[in-house]
Amino acid sequence: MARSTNTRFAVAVHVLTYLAGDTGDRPVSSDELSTSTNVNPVHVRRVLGPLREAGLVRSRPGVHGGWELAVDAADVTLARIWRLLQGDDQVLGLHGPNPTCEVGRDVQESLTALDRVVADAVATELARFTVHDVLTRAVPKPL
Amino acid sequence: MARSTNTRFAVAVHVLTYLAGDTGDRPVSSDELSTSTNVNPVHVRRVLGPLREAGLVRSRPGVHGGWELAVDAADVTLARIWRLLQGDDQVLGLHGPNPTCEVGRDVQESLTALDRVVADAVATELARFTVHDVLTRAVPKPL
DNA sequence: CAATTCGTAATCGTCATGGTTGCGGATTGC
DNA sequence: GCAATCCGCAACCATGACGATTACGAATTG
Repeated sequence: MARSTNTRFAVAVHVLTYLAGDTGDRPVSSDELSTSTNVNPVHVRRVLGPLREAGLVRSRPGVHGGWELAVDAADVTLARIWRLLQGDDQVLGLHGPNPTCEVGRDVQESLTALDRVVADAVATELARFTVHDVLTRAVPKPL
Repeated sequence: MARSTNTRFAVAVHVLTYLAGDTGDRPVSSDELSTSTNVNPVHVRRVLGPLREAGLVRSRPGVHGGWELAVDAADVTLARIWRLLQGDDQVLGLHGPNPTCEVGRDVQESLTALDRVVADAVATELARFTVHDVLTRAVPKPL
């Protein structure tokens, strides 16, 4: 997959965990979330957009507006977040095909199939954990 | 992992498969390989560099120079190619931490640990196939 | 009505990736 | 020896993804 220069998944997990751990009654503003995640408020909103469409979070404008979880944190697997943000992006990355090369076509097909296998494996791993697991640190520790 | 805008792995698999299927005695030039893969000859050499250092391929300058496999295609797993080219790049991607936020630190740790789990899963899948498998199309077909 | 906060578009800087060129060195064959 | 071929490598450029930033409008609260 190559270096991931994309922080959306990380920001999403962070924000959802933050919301899950928030005890207050009031929603949390993009500004507060952006401070916690160290990114831009606009970026936070852009990341949360798809999650709201999927019904994971709610947002309200206005004076005491902001964001709040719309579901139980234990019901949100990281795989779901991943799919919502990364969609069906390729994991492995392909190169421009050369139609005149038979070997090329075959390799392309194989790599495409392989990408699916690998993407499934990633999703499987991410499905083992939920936002609640992250909040309670029930996630594999580094070596 | 985010969109993979990196074609090195694909190019490497393509080239190695090409070399594995090449019946001639002579090495294959970067130029021929670049035509087959539809990328630049310089890029081909850049991709093959690490593979040569790992002993997977040989290269020779001069009139009938070029590239050839240095090992049996059945001994080269795709996971090995992946590791050589992607190294220890992160799969998931992280965001800039905010040291003053405790939730942030914990999430970072969890994501780092998670990245390792996911990367291992990717490697495991890729280890199931070799260059020879790709050559003989013994790789999962698309739906 | 003023303050707050989201929604969204537009613009910009940065960085990874790969393309392109150029030159030097190694090898082959005449 | 000399020309042709081909790798090695550095330098520079074009493209595109990603976020930061700014700006403005709409919704909500008090």
